[in-house]
Amino acid sequence: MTGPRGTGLDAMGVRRRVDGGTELLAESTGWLLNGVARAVTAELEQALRRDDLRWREYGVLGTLEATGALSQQEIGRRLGVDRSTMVHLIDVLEDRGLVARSRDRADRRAYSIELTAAGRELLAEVLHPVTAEVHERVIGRLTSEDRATLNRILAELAGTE
Amino acid sequence: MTGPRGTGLDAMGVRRRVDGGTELLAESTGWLLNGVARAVTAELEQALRRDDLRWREYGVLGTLEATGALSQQEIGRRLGVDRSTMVHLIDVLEDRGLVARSRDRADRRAYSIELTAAGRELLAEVLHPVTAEVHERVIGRLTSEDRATLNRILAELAGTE
DNA sequence: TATTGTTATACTCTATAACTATA
DNA sequence: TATAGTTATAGAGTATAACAATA
Repeated sequence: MTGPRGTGLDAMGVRRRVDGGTELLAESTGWLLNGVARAVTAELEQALRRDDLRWREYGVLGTLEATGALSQQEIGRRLGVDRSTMVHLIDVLEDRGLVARSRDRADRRAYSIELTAAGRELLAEVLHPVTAEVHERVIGRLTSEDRATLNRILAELAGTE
Repeated sequence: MTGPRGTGLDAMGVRRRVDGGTELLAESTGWLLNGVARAVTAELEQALRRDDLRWREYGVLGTLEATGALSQQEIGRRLGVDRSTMVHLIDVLEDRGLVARSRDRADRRAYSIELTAAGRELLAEVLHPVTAEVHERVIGRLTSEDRATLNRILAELAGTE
């Protein structure tokens, strides 16, 4: 299944019939993107269940690992989650000892949310490996070149949102 | 922002530090995929709001257009939606005259859901153009080669799920 | 006995608005 | 006056389980 490489796609990223009629939603980039993302998320959610963790919670931990301490609201901003929704999310992670709340010294209204040693360890020992395993299952069938290309293109799209 | 092209990514699609530690969720394929898909879906949902239609409803119409008549359950299977959830979804589209229910002659427990002329017209005149416009906004900044490549890779992943 | 569509129901997720403490 | 976090609450979306008609 190699299909036409770079041909048959118009400027919109939607394949059109030669007769000028309608094209297939199922082949549009957005549709495919959504389907693949949903598949990956579902598998990841399934895999993380072993550690009683949700995809979203993993997102919080991974964000903190990448950026260092952040306020609840800032984490929510990056994840597309409302600050009211963040409260319970952080509660759960704090109860499990994976993150810690401390008052931001510069602005004492805000918390400074940080990874604990346990949180850092869980990421390194369990979560990243599990994610890698899921990635391997889902995108492992691509050539390594395609994997790198996919990653580059997605990063480009995500970066200029 | 060109970054390393095809380098720095291990077999898992996760960038690793030279020191061997795991790295950056934010650069993993699954994370990027999820973020980009969410952005596209949000924009699409926003655009479809003009026609008082949801992304999911567009999915039903687009699926029927691609495949012809299907049972409610079969549509749900393709969309990852439970049959109980399909009931209301089809109700809405039927009320708007975009699809029609008729009993499947071969199996009279099932409905045969079909696009109406109005449904077909809405797809061609409004929905597909609107989708194309959103695609253009979101992935329009990619080179046409990258767009085609992205589409090909996603189709490959979606096809072998 | 199994399956399609249906309904009632319960559960999850989320945001809105009002509150508090800080700024 | 504005903002971070909190709380209560209400809405959307979803699945589960039981039921009718049909297989």
